[in-house]
Amino acid sequence: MRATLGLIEESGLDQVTVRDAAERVGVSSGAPFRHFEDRAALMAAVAEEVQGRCRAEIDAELRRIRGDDPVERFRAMGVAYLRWALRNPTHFEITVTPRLYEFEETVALTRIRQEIAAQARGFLEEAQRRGMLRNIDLRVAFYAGRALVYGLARLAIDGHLSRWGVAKISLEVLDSFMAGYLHWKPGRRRKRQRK
Amino acid sequence: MRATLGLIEESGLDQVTVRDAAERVGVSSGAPFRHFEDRAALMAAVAEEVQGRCRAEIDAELRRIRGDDPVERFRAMGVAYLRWALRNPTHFEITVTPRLYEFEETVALTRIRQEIAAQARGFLEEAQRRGMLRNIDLRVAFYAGRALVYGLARLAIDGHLSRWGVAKISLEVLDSFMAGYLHWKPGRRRKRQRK
DNA sequence: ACCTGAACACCGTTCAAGT
DNA sequence: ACCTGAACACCGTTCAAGT
Repeated sequence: MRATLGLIEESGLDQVTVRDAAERVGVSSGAPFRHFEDRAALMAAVAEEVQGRCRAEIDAELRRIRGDDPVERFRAMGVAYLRWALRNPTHFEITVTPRLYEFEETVALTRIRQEIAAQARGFLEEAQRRGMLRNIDLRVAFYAGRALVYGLARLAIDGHLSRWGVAKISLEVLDSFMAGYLHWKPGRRRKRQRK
Repeated sequence: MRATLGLIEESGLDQVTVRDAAERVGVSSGAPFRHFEDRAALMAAVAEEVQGRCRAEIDAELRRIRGDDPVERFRAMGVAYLRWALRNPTHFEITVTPRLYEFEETVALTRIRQEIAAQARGFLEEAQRRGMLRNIDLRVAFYAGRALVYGLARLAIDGHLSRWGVAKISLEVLDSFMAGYLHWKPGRRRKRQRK
């Protein structure tokens, strides 16, 4: 798995070969199939590992937030997810690309992903309960946010944007969405002076 | 090309094989390479054809609009693009997936795509000139709309949504974005208020 | 318990030879 | 001008045989 992940990072998802991974570990071409049913299973295992890291980065970002503004937390999840995806394009790709393995068969991976989605949605629901959102269909709003972040990551990773400044403008777009669509105003608490 | 496109529609992008396509045309496995430099070139050619159809659907949708509301036109482009992508997932996929061929080398394809983007952006600019938009950074707003539509299509096509009702809710999200983010009101055709 | 290494089916791709 | 069909390199995958 480590070898596979290394190869993916170095050469991209499309170039990686079970044989190469085996060779990197110094083992024969058939050996991996004693540990993984097939190539898809290997990919799924790597994807799960990597999705776990994504989860960890989101958690880290959430931990940095003081106060209890659920919309701020919602935003933080988007920021962390987006940053993670842009910094680790191949990692993002392996977790979301269906051709590599069957989503339905990777229970753990799917669970992590659903937890992340549920958590983000939970923040939005809490915000609504507290009357912090404009009058809005929550299902639609959540979907919009999700599509926006996913689209930003995908546009960059699919190579539809000039490589420079993508991260910066992506975060700008996210904040523009937070302000313009959700009507969220950042509290003064999170302003930290920096020099 | 026709055979390739047929196979893609039937079995998906990942299953299609130059050999299969050749067989379908009743020709030997090496024959296609007399017409296309390699598999990538064949894919690029199919992608170009398909991107042209997308363009045509957008044009058709634009033609149905009366009046001259540029924001309505902007929306129509999004609607047409989204509908096209959701109805022809494999077509969408082949036009946007970088692993299949080099974007840089498919000049015609890239041009169509850029024209579409430029046209959409043009509508937004016109709207801004006419004072139909709230105070907004156009670059960011356009990027947001693009990411949203792309994200909606991608989420569905990558299989991250339950298959049912995807089209409906996607269009809801788009309209929610038009109203909630751009502050666009569908309004009557011959409205002209401007204060 | 784990690996080897030959084998198989399948691909993309090439190319001398055919029509 | 276009195609054939054998060949090559490369894959994923299997499996009898080894340690």
